[in-house]
Amino acid sequence: MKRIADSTVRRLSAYLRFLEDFEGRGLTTISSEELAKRGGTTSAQVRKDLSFFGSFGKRGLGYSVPELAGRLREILGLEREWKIIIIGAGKIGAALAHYRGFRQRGFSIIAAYDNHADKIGRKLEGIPVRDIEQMEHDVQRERPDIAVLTVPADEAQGMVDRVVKIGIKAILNFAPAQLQAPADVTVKTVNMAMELEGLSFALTNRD
Amino acid sequence: MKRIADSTVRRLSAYLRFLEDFEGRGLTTISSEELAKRGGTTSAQVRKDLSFFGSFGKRGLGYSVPELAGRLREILGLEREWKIIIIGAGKIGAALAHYRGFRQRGFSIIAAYDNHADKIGRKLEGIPVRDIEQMEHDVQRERPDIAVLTVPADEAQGMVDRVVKIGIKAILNFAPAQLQAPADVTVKTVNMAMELEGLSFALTNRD
DNA sequence: TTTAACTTGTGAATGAATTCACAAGCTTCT
DNA sequence: AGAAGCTTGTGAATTCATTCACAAGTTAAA
Repeated sequence: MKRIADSTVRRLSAYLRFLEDFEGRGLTTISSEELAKRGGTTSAQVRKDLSFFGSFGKRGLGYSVPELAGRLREILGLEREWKIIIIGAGKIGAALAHYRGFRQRGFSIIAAYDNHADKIGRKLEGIPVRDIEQMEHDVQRERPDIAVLTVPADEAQGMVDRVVKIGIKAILNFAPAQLQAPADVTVKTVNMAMELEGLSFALTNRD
Repeated sequence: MKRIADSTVRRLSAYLRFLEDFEGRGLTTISSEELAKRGGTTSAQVRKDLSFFGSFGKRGLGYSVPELAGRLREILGLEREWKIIIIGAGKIGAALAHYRGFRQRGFSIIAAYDNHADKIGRKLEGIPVRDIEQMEHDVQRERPDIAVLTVPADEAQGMVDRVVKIGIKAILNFAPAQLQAPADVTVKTVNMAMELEGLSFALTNRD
């Protein structure tokens, strides 16, 4: 398959959200133009994005809302459940555990891991917090798909190495660090300091 | 000034982090090649990024670490303090209030706002939680620069409208919603569901 | 002083993403 | 059945971002 740009995938994800909204309101068809308006893009962009995966619309009419939503879920791999482990049961880990959007979309948090004795054995929003040393063992049985890293920056690379070793192929990283991983492992980093600095830049360099 | 791509600003931000690390270790010069290796990019990219703002290096030698760090801070607008208000004192708001990286970089959280009586009047990591209805009044006096939105998706647009009205020009949004704002207001959205769906896509569409 | 070894800064070339523009298909109305 | 009105899907054109490649500047050593 042709390589799909990251920006395209993000838009598909946004389109799906709008479609679900439309679906909830009982609408049955939608045009690329309407979808574009909601997503802050252009109708040509919407059609081009979808064209990488097939032709889902009807000329003159638009797209069937439930059908297109289904196709997008299929494309994005949301028809199955993905198992997540959270590594680092600090404040961010807790906020994520609490975030209800995950389960809604088929992401199921099965456990959190930490290395602080005072956290191990407790629960985080109903999710068990376990000893990080136990992780390699648990993985045999539970086979998580995605690791979410909420550890300090200086521990992040070490944790990446550990989760890569046990076969995890997708990592969502919240540590402000540039991480190295093999090509077959996808790493996405969310860096709040970087976002804020982007705002600082925008505020500073206005015309 | 020529329009600078978002991707460029993000890299500048990353370079600065590495430079501060180098600075801490007492190194005085660095080449574009070394900077590139740390940032997962190429030396040509580093030089091109910097060239938008001037020529800061010495041929044959590289860049002075403290000088380049200073220049980047200047470019990114980090030489001054930016005042932040957090809107929504829930779990994400709490995690952000707790995050120490902000203050280190000159971002100072002055207050959080919420509409739940049981939160108003308390403190979040030392930051006062105030009634959202008080926001318009407080802003007169405190002049915050950046609003961080951690409210539910269906309240996000309304809050954007409110903070835009009181003159805030930069918004960091954590709600999974596409927001509309005037052109002179910069909005950055951090959407965890979208990131996870990107991972789901990657796991699903591997060769 | 000359040479060798580096490294920057930047036009030119390439590659990637977005936008344009229109033929082709579907629906509805007359 | 024909015409009018929409909207898709997609090559071509354009715009934007990255990479190449090299002249020019600097340092260090002989």
